[in-house]
Amino acid sequence: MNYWLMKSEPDVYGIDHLMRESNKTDHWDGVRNYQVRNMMRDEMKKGDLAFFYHSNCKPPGIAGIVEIVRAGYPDFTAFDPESKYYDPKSDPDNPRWFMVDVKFNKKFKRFISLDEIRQHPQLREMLIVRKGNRLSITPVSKHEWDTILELS
DNA sequence: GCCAACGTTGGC
DNA sequence: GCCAACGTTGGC
Repeated sequence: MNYWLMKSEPDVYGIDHLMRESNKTDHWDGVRNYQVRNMMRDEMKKGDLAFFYHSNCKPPGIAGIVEIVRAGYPDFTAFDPESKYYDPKSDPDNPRWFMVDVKFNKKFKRFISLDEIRQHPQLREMLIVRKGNRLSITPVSKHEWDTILELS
C-alpha cells in the first residue's frame, strides 16, 4: 500500500467537488505529464491513499484524503476532440495517457497549509516543499503521512 | 500579475 | 542528439 499527494486547483476542482460527486467518486483526468502518467499507470494501486492538495490558491495546502478505487486505465478524455484534454497523438489502441479513480475519504477538520508543512521539522523531505517540483502527483512516505495525520 | 523552474518541441 | 524557443505550473 502506497501513499500519494495529488494536486488540484480548488477553483477548478477541489475536495468539495469530489464530495458532491455521485458515490463521492470521480476519475482523475487530464494529466499530461509523462512522469505522473507513469506513476498512475504503473504504481498507483486500488486501496492506496492520497492527500488532496489544493494548489494555486491562498493558502495552498492539504485539504483531506482520497482513496484510489481504480488503478491506472486509459484517460478517455484524450480521445475526445471536444475535451480540453484532447490529444490526437493518443491512440485508443495504444493510449498515451492514463488516469485513476479516486473516492472521497475525509476532509480535514483543519487545513494543513504549505507554510505549516514547510516549517515542520519532520516534513522537510516532502517533495511538495522542494523548490521547482511541479509534478501534480508525488509519492509520500509513511512517516510523512503519519506526521500530517497527527497535525490534522 | 510576475517569474523561476521546469518540460516539450522542433530545427539543425 | 543538441539546445533555443516556447508553454506550463504554481508559489508569491
